[in-house]
Amino acid sequence: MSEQKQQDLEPGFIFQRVARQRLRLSDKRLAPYNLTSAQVFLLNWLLHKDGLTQKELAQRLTVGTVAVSGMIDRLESAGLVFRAEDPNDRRAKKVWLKESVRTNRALLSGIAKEINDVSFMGMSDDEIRTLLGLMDKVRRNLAEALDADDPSKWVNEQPIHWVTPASQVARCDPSP
Amino acid sequence: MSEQKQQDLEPGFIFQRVARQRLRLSDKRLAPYNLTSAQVFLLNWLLHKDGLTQKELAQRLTVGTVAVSGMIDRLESAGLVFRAEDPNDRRAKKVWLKESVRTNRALLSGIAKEINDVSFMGMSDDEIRTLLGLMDKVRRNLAEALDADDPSKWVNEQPIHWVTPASQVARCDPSP
DNA sequence: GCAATATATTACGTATGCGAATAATACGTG
DNA sequence: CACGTATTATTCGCATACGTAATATATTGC
Repeated sequence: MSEQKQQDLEPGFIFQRVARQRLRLSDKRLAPYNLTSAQVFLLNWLLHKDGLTQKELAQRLTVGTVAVSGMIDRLESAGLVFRAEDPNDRRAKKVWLKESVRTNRALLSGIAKEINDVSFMGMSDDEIRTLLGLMDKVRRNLAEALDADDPSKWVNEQPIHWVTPASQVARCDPSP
Repeated sequence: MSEQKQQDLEPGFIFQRVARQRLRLSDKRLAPYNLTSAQVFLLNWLLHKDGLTQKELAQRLTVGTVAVSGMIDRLESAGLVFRAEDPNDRRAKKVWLKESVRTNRALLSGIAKEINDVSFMGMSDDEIRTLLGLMDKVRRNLAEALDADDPSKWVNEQPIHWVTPASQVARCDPSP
């Protein structure tokens, strides 16, 4: 009887709301720097591995090449990245970070940390670990399901580890 | 040492990816019915409580009234809802479901169930309960943080319980 | 060399969301 | 009761994100 309460949780509602409110917070914090969350996601991948082609970026972001093209346009105008021809494939263009992004990396990671701190407030390290583990299982389930639906394979790789959740200290910096 | 792995999970990445891929799956399933996920979220609230004003819908969806106006426009053109003046407040308009939505409720809830089944594949009921409980904690944390930032209060209420996660049977239907 | 493929881009459309301004109505306070 | 303020919805303009289709260019397989 008292167990019923837990079942009132509606997965779709909760997942969407969490993601949305995190985006809201991010966008609010990023606005002074004229950045959007979507742009930071992309920069994030480049910090992980610079010089990806737009196609590779599209796979990692799980969006189409057209969307990436537009995003790169905006980031390039903002002076945050630049395109350069791929020497091995003259169809492709590789996208590189400009130095300013790397310089301000701590700023981005600080915002990410703030949002994680807010998200996980009042939760133990164990709970956070459990939550992220289960969420990652869900992520992999969905990736698999969409793989089956959609032949254009996503990249099943994880981006840079911006922020160590809560007080877990190990700063595992992939140092791109 | 072997514990390190768990820490590679990047919260922002996982939360966004899960929400996004669920939307992707939903939109794919809803496309034949000319519906989008965002529209179903709105219909969902109306199934929970019909005749909300647009302002009330905006609070529940945590979007602005302008966005709701547009969504209602589209839903009204599609013949799924209609506006009626609020007898108590002639500024306001209440939004009501047309019968067709209620008739096809099972269809919507079936799609939701499918997506939840995919999401939670291979997970025990306990794990699902734990996950949703922790995610709801995160949701409440974020709601609180955004409340502080933003004076336009969101509604801290949950929508209809579309689908019982996994094999948890108790069908707690709010019966709107 | 030529057909099929792959990469990026352009043009165009849709959905969503925001801010500012406007119109109509309600409310509260003197 | 009247007048200023607040609220509800709408319209307009703008930006982002994402998609399809068509195109240009380059690569690869045969």
